[in-house]
Amino acid sequence: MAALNYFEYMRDFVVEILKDLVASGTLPEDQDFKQVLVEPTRDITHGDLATNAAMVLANSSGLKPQDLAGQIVVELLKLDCVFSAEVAGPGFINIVLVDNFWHARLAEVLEAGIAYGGSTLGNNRPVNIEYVSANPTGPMHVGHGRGAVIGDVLANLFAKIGYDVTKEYYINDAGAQVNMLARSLHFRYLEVLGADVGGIPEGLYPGEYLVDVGKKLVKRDGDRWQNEKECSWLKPLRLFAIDSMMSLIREDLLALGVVHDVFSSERNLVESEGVDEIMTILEDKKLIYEDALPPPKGMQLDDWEKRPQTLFRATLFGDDVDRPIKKSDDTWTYFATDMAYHLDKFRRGFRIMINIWGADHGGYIKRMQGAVKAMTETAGELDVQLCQMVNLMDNGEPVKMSKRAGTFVTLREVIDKVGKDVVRFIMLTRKNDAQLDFDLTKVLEQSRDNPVFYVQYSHARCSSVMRQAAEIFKAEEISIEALRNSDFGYLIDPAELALIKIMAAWPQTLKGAAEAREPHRIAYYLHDLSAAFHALWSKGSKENTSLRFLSEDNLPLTLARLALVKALAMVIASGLELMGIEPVQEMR
RNA sequence: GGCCCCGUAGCUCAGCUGGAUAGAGCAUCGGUUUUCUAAACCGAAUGUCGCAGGUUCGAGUCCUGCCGGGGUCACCA
Repeated sequence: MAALNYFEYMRDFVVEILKDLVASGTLPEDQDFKQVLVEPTRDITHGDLATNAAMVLANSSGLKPQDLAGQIVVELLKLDCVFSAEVAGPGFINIVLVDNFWHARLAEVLEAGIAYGGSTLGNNRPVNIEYVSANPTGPMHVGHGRGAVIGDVLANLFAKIGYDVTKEYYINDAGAQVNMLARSLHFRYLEVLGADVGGIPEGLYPGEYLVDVGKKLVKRDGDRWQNEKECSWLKPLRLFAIDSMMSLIREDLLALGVVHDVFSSERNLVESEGVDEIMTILEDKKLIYEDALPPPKGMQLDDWEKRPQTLFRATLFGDDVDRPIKKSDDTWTYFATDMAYHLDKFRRGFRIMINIWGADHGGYIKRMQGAVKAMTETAGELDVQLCQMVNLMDNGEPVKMSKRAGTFVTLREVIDKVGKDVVRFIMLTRKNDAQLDFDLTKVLEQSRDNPVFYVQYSHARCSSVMRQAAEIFKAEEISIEALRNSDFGYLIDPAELALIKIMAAWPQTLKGAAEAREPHRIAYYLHDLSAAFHALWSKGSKENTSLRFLSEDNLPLTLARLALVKALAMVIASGLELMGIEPVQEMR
């Protein structure tokens, strides 16, 4: 059973009331209630919920917003779940719900456990989320890690609200760069065999990581490529290098807890003539022509040459210029193969496609969306989420990185240093289109300003209470089943209810985060939830010892509070699971 | 020069698709521990939401134009 989204629940009541007002002639016919919202109040002193219904509809009814609001309030007060409702400000209606209502939400949490907040909103519709897709030419850097986490958590989000999610990685294993990789490997290979190659030439990949690959190649093939011409070794070395890089990347992703469902190969597409087919389709639609592009306006390009190219009419779909799909050597551009790739996704049944790209690819969004529109007759929707740079810091100082100087810090090194869970959490502490500072020292600090610690600490405190409870009660007395049947009527302190209210907002938090494609909201939600719990904890520990979770002289009360603590642990665990993070039982 | 992103407290950032008196953390000042983890909590102080217009009952949020920072701009992927 899906948990109650109480905003929608209350909105239904409000709309019912409005319909009655239409029926009674207070409101004119043909009302559009789309703009009527039931939202959380920004200020808790205003109540639990607020609706703008009166303000939205006052104009058409000829009533003053406050007067219309007054009539709605009368009806709202008849509802069992409404404790109070009053007109405020320009015509808002502030609503406070009865404690009972919140207690019922607590029961829902305990019933659903870690699955709480999940739903079937997605109706099992297929969603394809493509992320990471790092070029197989070397190890991943920290920026790739950010895209990996954002994509992964977004995938979890969509799965949680009932979509059929496919997590996909596109391997750029065609084109010039993988030939460069093969040549770079050949140098390393010769080195391993004892030749003095005098360093890796400019333009090739100088990274040390290819030395190991060279060794493995010697182990497999001996010296058979040593004196061969490039045309004979290029293809086998390219394959060997790509395979090696991809297994390296997959190992690193696994270390980050990221596992893709599908790996698609660009080379496969090209070789299976999927790209040629695109040409046919687009030519039929008269979207392909030959011409030379004008140079970009206002830019100094001394070496600009007029060059006739095969172009796609991207401007018809909102792009700024038409885009080339063939290079002068007659091979496909990246754009052309990417079009074929997205048509392939569409044909596999995906109407919703989400790509996570680095911000440096921002200029490709319009043309790719245009291409998808053109190929799918607008039936396919491509959404691209850009993620900004990660600035690696150490104790407040930027970490200087240079590939050439060998001071390049890889994603794997960061994971090994601070742990996968910390990396995953920190990557979600900013919205994805803002730059992110990742401080290797600060993320391990145990203090309030480290959100990873702060959230984990609240979960650990829950565990601590349950451990203490096990000293007082028999196991079956504090089973989840038993806690569910405890008397929630004991939970009446504002701090306790505040905690339940935040828990009850989990379902709509999930929905909102998925729809806005903003996984960072999960991290912020967990932080807020933890803050409410730490506050309650401290309130009980000194201000008012009667608020302590465990009081041996009132066991029914204690059971109700244990139910609250247990439920909280479940919601935190639910959120952390979504983020791919293991909740801790104690801090050390 | 074109396009995209960003500009919110001294610093780092939220702001839930247009709601009420714009919020957290850090830093500053003051307080809380015989008792479930003080690795925490409570309180005080902090604003021209880059600037100027516009849209409307209502704008940090939407539209236009500027200013500042970053990214990107044909035969790389």
